[in-house]
Amino acid sequence: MPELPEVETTRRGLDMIITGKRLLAVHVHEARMRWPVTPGLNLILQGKPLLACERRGKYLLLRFEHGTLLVHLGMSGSLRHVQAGEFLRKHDHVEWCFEGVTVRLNDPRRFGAVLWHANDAGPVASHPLLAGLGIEPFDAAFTPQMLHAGLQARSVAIKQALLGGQIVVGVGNIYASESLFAARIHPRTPANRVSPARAKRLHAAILDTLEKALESGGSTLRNYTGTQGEPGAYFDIHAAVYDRENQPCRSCGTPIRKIVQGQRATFYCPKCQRY
DNA sequence: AAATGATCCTGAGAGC
DNA sequence: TGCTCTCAGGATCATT
Repeated sequence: MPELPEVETTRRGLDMIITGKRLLAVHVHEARMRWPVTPGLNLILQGKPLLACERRGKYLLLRFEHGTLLVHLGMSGSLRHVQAGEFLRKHDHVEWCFEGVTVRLNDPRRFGAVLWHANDAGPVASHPLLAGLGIEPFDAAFTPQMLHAGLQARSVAIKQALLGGQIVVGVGNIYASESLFAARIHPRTPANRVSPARAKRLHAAILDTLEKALESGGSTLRNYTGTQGEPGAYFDIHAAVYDRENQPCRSCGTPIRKIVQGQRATFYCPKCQRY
């Protein structure tokens, strides 16, 4: 499931190969995604150069002179570049043909999205899907103090507060568990009962977890420039707790526990992580 | 207003 | 071998 590091890696790969290039055609093979893919994309975008490839949360923002294309990978989506004339694979839903480079969105579960936002509709930051997002974790304005303040305003479990994305974006289900383990905070701790000192630890843990994942994305990044092009939706994550139920904690050996919070699996070490 | 639950979808894996 | 069943998850939306 693409989390922020995967999306950022994808963004960098795309940026290298298509930014500045002219879009020759867009082919929508399957419009039924999280929302219907914006109709008439080809007419909207044909012949336009891609000005920039940005990211907000897990949304990729492809900037054109007259608007922005929002692309979300959902939980099973991936973008890969293909050789001209390569056969369509199953679940290749949208295809962008740039000068010399073709990029395809493959998304088996179709939880992803491809939506056009014209400049006429206002700044893309005020798009309904982006307006409510929390701060970017790598933004210098994301401080321990800010994290603590955001947590103070909520009574839900810390795990769910992180996952919600209203405080800070990009901490998905895997990294929420991993960050809380690194910060030694029990996932069920009410958010508003996390002390400033622990919020500081959590802040550092979030950055550290995301940065490490981003580093390991290097191998995936290379695939965007190479000829093979096999991005793989998943990083090879050396998880401390995620998906390790009953396996020994890497720190103390205690069996890792799995619980469910808000219909989502959470993994933690009952000894290392405290309320 | 915040918190909770339902929902979209397909592939993987379990169980028979 | 092959069928059926359950589960997974990001994020929005409806409901409490």
